[in-house]
Amino acid sequence: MRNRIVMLVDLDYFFAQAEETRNHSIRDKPVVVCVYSGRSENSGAVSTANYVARKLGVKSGMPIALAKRKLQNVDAIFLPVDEAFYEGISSRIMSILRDYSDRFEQVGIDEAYLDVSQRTNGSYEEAAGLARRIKDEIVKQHGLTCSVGIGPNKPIAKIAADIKKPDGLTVVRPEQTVEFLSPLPVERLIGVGVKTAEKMRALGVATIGNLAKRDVQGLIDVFGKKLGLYFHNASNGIDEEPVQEREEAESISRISTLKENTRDLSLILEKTNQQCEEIQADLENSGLNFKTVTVIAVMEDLSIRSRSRSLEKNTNRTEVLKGTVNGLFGKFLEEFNLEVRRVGVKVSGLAKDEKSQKQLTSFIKQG
DNA sequence: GTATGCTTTCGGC
DNA sequence: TTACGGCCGAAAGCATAC
Repeated sequence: MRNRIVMLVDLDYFFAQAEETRNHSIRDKPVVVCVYSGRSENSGAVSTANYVARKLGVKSGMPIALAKRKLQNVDAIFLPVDEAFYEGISSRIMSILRDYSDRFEQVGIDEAYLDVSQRTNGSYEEAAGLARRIKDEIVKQHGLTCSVGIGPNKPIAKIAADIKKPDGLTVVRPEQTVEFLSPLPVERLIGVGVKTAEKMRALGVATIGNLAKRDVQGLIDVFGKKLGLYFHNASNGIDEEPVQEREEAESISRISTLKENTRDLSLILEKTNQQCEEIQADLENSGLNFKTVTVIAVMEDLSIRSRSRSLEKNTNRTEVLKGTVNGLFGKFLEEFNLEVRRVGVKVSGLAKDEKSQKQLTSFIKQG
């Protein structure tokens, strides 16, 4: 088979840029999009900031009060997140991207992989041209810039897109993959987290190039067959994971901040019951049921704890969800002595209602 | 022994 | 000087199954 060409399109500082498109007058100012928790005026965190704000030290996840401090002497714009607005822009851009691809895979609200092997006849030259047309069209239609990475597979396309931001376009041809990957730290590889990176560092492996030189068997001995093989291949620029539409979400969750820190179970359940009902509505809309229930608590010291329970079989019953959450949180409070700041509920092990019905029916018939 | 699944934590955006 | 979201999938680490 000829060259596979994968493109990763990443919308730049998406929420803040979306805000810029509906109010051009803020473009040259620091723009900070925030999640306000409602506790006090500035309680909450920064979701995204534009590059003007980033240059002044504002980062995603930072407390709003700290961002304000960093921007106290400048004319900065602080805005609350407007997810419905961003979702609308995202879905229109995603359908543009889908039209430009042979195969398409959206990742999150602002990123997508495009397999463009066929329509470019395996030509990186053509792929780069296609990327420019895509960038032009997104600017024309929606006034947004994006950063694009092009490579022979998903990991390389993703890493390439990170090389130049914002408004970047980075092409890594198959014959360049080794020199491209070699100097990069292992953490850039998808699947290498802090712990794995530490393990690798202990083996004297700091860069992807170091990793590529290790023998496969040694990696398999340390990381197991699956991961060992993956590290060996990916570090050598090889990855066969196809670009394909994602299935249904794997989990649905809600988390929110309490008015005050508490250890009062009934106050907690008041909040989690609301969350259960919202999750229930989502489940009904998508015809899904769940296997596992998780409760999440962010303590007063901001440490995060969770407890989960898998049910014997999938269900979509609200009473089961609320009851399980109740039980988990009751036990949880016995285990920890800190006050709780934020609470959340998550369901996972999702399955289609109809499908499980059919399976159940045929199982009963067989029996 | 490896694969798989479950629970908990981590980290990106 | 402190300050602190919401949601997701990935990773880690262990238990159990095969």
